[in-house]
Amino acid sequence: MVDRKLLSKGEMEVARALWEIGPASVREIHELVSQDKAVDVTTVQTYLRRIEAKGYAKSKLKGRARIYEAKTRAKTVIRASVEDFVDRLFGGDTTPLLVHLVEESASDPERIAQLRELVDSLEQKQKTTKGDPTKDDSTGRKRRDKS
Amino acid sequence: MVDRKLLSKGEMEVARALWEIGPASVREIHELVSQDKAVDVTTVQTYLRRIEAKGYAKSKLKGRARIYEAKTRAKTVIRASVEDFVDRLFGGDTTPLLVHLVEESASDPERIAQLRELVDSLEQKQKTTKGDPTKDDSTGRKRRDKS
DNA sequence: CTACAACTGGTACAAATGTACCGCATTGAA
DNA sequence: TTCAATGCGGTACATTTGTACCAGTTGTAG
Repeated sequence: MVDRKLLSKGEMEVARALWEIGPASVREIHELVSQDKAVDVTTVQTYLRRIEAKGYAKSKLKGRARIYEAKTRAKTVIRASVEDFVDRLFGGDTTPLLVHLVEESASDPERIAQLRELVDSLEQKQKTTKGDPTKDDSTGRKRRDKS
Repeated sequence: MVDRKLLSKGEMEVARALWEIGPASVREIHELVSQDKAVDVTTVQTYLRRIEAKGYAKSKLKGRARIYEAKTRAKTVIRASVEDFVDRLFGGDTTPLLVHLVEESASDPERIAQLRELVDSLEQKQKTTKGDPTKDDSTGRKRRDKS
């Protein structure tokens, strides 16, 4: 199931917490999420159920508490989300987003430096390595197609 | 109303078409959108109505046809969307997204070059100009707050 | 003058989302 | 043993979103 349904915004926030703390109970996850925004614990529970239903997490009862655990790496989910986002907003071309982000940090010298560093290391890697080391399914992103 | 409700995914696609062709009738916009995905003209109409309701477009009857026109620049909407997206996915820090995007293009030399160019020009601008010329409300992005 | 084609505005409606209450079981404490 | 706290599963429900049908109006070709 590579193509499961994407996580919604709210689900995503809970998923982030899940990735952050690793296997945890609803309560623990709720505590983490709560640091950012007030939300009922049962709401978090619902999100966790939906996240699991969508196949991004699994859970098992450990004693009386149900422990949730991410099933998909953040990276993978993020890639899919970004791709979807870019599709909607820029018709699939990531360039505008990249440019946008870079421009946003235009006024922050530190950021620019950081960026330069990133690009540098990329060029480096490009020179030394052939196949990119991120393995996984790095499709070069082609074009929309999921109706 | 700086803080109007964000556009949904579907609305966004229609909005993009609207920005692209400028003031146009439902039919024209529909034609453009249709190039990318099959959707009924009335669906597009509904989206346009909702986009207008959310304050991102205005329309006026011109003869028997209603002409829709964007009221907000793409840039502004994009900024808000990206911000929201980054909030959800990375807790407000754009760095991970930037890194992600850059890494995604790691295997594409052209892209890297392009990126380098971008960074270069940025450094340049940074050296010469003081206040960034994008004016508008370039908030440094603080934190969520729209419940 | 008439039939059609082009448009509009109203309305519909299922699915997804955001958010949460409630009752029941378990368990530690009194 | 009884009670309160804790956690779960079920269920609810208003909105938002995606998608579209339909009926009414009007310009236009005959």
